Amino acid sequence: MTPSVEEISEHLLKHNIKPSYQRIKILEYLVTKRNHPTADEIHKELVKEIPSLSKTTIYNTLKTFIETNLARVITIEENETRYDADISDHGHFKCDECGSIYDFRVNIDILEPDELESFKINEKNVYYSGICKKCISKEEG
Amino acid sequence: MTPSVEEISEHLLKHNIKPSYQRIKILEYLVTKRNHPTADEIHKELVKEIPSLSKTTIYNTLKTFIETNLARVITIEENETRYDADISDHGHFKCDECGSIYDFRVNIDILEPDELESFKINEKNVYYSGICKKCISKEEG
DNA sequence: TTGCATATTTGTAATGATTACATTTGTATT
DNA sequence: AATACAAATGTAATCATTACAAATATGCAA
Repeated sequence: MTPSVEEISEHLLKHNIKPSYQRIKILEYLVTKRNHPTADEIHKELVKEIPSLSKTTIYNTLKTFIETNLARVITIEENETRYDADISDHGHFKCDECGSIYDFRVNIDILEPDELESFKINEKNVYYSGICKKCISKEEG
Repeated sequence: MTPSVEEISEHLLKHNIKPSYQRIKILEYLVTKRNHPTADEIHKELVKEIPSLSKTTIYNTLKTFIETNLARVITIEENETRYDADISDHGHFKCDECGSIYDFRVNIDILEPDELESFKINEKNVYYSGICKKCISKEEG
């Protein structure tokens, strides 16, 4: 669950990315936190450890990760691009109350829409929104 | 398929929105074009007919439409909020080649993720991306 | 090791979508 | 017509993202 720096480095190398200090830290953040952060949230956290860390580096690195399929973009909400190092098919739920984003397992392949028969599908995203369990019990309690 | 101004007005009134000239035009655009436009695209088109039309009005009106469930937001791509007057459950496919967005019918309800059992789900979105039929045949031809 | 070429990071400035807000215009009612 | 209220407009501010040039680090050849 919490991979070592060596494992993170190998993960990068497998995708033909040189494991620089910044890249390791950013991927480590994504993989261990699993919190679907924005670029700004990553920066705010990592700049504590790497004071020189620039926001441009965050954006550059994330772009590299997306291109090499190390991470994917979550655009569940307008005005905030979020990132996820979990590449497997899964859905995202955003709570309109507290803003939390939850992962949920879902078998997207059973959908098979007829109208896309001759289309080449590269990516599938399922986004739900509403009120999460925690916020519901808070309102009731 | 192409509703009259009267029908558009009624549609607005049913949702408790006063049918001003601008609102009628913006809703008419969404309903007849069905092209999932950005706020800017709507403005660019309608300003030809209404030279005084302000972008703020576009944003205000779209916000009103969203709040009253006359339209919904499509956030299939980062950096572009798009709008859709079709409220029914359906998926969206974005072609990475030509940028077109296609609607497709899909029975989202069969997914029923266990992990969201105690969650209140208000909205469900299914976004696919890849290469559309047209672009595939273009590449082959 | 030194020097050179290249890749990566950094900082600043620009861009572009969206929002805030104050002003103006339009509409309805008395 | 006078007033009150709603809607539309224009300008300025905000904020995420990108562009770009300069600085730094890395790898490799001599």
